[in-house]
Amino acid sequence: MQTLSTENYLKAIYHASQSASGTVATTSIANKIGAKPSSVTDMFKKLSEQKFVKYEKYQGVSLTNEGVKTALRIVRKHRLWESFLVSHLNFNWDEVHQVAEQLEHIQSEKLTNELERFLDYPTHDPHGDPIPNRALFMKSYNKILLTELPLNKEGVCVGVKDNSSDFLRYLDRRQIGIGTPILVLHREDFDQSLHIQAGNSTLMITQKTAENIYIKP
Amino acid sequence: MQTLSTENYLKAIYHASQSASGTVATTSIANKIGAKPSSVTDMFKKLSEQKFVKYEKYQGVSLTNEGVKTALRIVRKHRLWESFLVSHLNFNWDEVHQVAEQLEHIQSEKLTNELERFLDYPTHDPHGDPIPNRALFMKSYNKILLTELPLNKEGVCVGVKDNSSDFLRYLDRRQIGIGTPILVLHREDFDQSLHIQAGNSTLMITQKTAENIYIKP
DNA sequence: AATATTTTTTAGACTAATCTAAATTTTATA
DNA sequence: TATAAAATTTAGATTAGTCTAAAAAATATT
Repeated sequence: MQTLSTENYLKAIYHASQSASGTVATTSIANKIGAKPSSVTDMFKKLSEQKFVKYEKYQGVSLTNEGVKTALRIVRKHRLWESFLVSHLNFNWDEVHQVAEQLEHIQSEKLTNELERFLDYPTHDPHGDPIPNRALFMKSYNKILLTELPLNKEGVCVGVKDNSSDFLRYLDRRQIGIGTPILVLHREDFDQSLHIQAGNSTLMITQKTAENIYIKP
Repeated sequence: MQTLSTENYLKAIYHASQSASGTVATTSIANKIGAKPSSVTDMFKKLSEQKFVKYEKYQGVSLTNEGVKTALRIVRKHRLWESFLVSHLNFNWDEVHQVAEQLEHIQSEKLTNELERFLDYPTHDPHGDPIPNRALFMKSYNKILLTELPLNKEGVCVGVKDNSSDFLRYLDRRQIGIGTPILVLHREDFDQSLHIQAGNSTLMITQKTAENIYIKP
């Protein structure tokens, strides 16, 4: 049985090891969790004793199989709850994260599985992230960043990299969401800004924005 | 802002002060919470500093207005979640308590209010207990114990006093639930057991059972 | 390669919530 | 009403998770 704190660490380590290469550094977790590196070291030792991570002094941690499974169980709950909040409780995609951070710790297999059934086995959450199924398996379609979409090639927005409210509300204002068809009309060499067609409107977006939008070509 | 522990204490004090007379004793809370009386004393002091209870050494506690409000907010969430679990997630009325004990601590006014709307503003939970509305107001219809129902007078089961799984499953087996019409056919003087008509079937129940069933005459 | 910088760990302390054991107060009983 | 029993509180200890400050190791720079 895990505590709230260990669950948060395992989730943070899981996400960090997705983007980076296997092992995860103390400071990177400290930043994510909002704790001091010394606290993180303490927790690494604890998680290591519990066989959730492999830890070597000064070498960072990597999740064991058990650690990955535990993290995925939390990710599964988080994304199912986010889906529920948006589909049935009138939450917007930029409002769900904070509440899902709490709901993901509720312990009840029946609850999770029934919620999944009630939502009709969704495969992706409101931000386009894949939802692990009961066997903790998920497949994310191969997606690219909008920066990589060739000129005049049709694509569809399937997710975002940055999940912050600020970014999501910015996309709302530009009428870009999951499922929006996107076409790159022009790429400005000077600053890498893009002229795109998003749905019915044409607009200009910065490189930074394009780097945070996932596209299925 | 309260911690999980203080919320549990406030809820326990609220429930205890409903049945008893205003002030609540240390031991009674210790039993409910599953803690030692010394721990309860510590918490009483803390809650008193935070103005949630009035506490006098050796004299027990009573909730302040703020304490009642906080407790009712938790009761509201608990009962809304129980309703959701039964109406949409295939939980039985004897399975909901443990999960609702966790869900009741989720902090999000929007979540609570949207859940209430989604459920279409239920007034009672699956055990017949009244759900406080947004203004924390609830009205429980005047109900009596089955032991007090006169012979041959129609009544309807509107709730239970004992919420334990054992009792609720026992009622399931006897096909007694919220809404079941009940008629007392005979009261045995010897042991106060009852012959009743419940729905379409007649059956015998003990005094102890009858003492835990609420009836609207 | 030697030194400076950054990262990580250790050591020791703090807080919230709990416990046990002993002391005190209240309540019940003879 | 004096004494016994029960309830409550105090004192001191424990655990999980955190912190700061200092020490140690790894990495980067000259």
